[in-house]
Amino acid sequence: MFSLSEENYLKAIFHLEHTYKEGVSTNALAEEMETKASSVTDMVKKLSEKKLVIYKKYQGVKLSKLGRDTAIGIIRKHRLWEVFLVEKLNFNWDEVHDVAEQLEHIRSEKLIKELDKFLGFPKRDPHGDPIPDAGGNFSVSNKTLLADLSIGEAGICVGVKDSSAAFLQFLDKNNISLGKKIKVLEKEDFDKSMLIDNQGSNLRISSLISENLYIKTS
Amino acid sequence: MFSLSEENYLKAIFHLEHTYKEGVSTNALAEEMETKASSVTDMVKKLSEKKLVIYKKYQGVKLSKLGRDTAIGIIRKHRLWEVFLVEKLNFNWDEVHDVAEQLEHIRSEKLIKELDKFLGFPKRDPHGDPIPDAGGNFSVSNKTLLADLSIGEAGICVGVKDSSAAFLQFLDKNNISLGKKIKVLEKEDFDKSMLIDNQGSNLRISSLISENLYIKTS
DNA sequence: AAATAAATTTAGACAAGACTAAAAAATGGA
DNA sequence: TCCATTTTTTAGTCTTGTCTAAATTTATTT
Repeated sequence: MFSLSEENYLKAIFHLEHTYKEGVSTNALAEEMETKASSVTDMVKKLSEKKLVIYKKYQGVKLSKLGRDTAIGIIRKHRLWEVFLVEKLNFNWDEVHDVAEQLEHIRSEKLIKELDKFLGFPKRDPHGDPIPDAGGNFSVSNKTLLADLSIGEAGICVGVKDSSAAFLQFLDKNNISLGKKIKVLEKEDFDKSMLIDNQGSNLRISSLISENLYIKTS
Repeated sequence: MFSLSEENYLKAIFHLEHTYKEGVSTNALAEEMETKASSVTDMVKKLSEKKLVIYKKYQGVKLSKLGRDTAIGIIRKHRLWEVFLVEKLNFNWDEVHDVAEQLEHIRSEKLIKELDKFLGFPKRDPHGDPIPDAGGNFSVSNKTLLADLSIGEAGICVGVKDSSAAFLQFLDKNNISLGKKIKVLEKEDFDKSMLIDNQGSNLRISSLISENLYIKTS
């Protein structure tokens, strides 16, 4: 249907639309894709001709219905494969990204339908991100950043914003993982660090950590 | 490491080397790759520069050690994925080829090592073809074509030579599958057809069938 | 409202991998 | 052996996706 490159651009635009709601800028997309702005312009023109994006010169780019549906399909595949790698093939959550990045482009309706069934129709990937269902619907959940909790508040760790291997390994090292309960003991105004209770042990974490960890408080 | 195209050429050369032991001709490779002879010449030059094949103009092409090892690695991945699709994802043996053709190019040592383990280190794919182990060794087995059996001989069906969907579906329709016992009842010299006993029921098959079904007689 | 700076697009080039048409080498029959 | 046919290679072109450098548009500053 669409080329590997086109699919990767659609996915990148989808992710950037959360930040750039008025339209994703060429430079932002270039940075995300690790390429040059001129290359982005070329590709965006092509995506526009294929009705995958809405594009007007100098105005940034937005996904069309078709583009969004395609992007969601790729994200669905990516996240299902991540579950497979962790649940079935003993991958750690910091090892799955690059492989899933390849697997997400495999074209087969039946494959993804059966994989979903094989995995028991999972709702979230190993990083806590929601997996769109076959119709493209995400399960939404009320999650907040750990950084936004007040002193004394507690909640369950449900996801990560940054899913880089470095961050995930840091979490592993400090025994923080999805499903665990965290309570805010102190907050330091000066550097935004906080002291938390994680499974009974106290841990001081920087704002870089608290701003990348999602908590469900309800 | 190598491009998708390069990997596909290596695989094609590997398969053709069984027939063209003195060197795979440009035209044979073009037909296998469904491309033009001139494109083959271009690619073969590139593979030669990368030390993947031995090539002398007008002399055909052979795999080098590196080329053969690479090809075997791809075949290993292809066949392991086929087992996965059939054993875990409810694919029929006539549905796996195109998907495995895509999956075989996924790059990840860990993925294939863990997949192999997950599947219980299978020795054969769903068509009866041997799966090379991590060291690239095939398990060899003494199999003969059904066409070469004499009247009265019997054996176990262990593989197919032609693994096209059409042939596999024909076998399904006639209740022939790997592991089943077949006995030759009659052979017709004129058209090389034969009458066989398959699981108690008699079946007349053309030479096109008997020459594409492998039997173990030992 | 200029003038400068930043962002974006255009123009032209390149590599990979394919194609067509034409040239060159190998093969096989008389 | 020589000619005709087949096979293979070469030459030149095309598409995709990228790049650099230059031009253009938008944004910012004074």
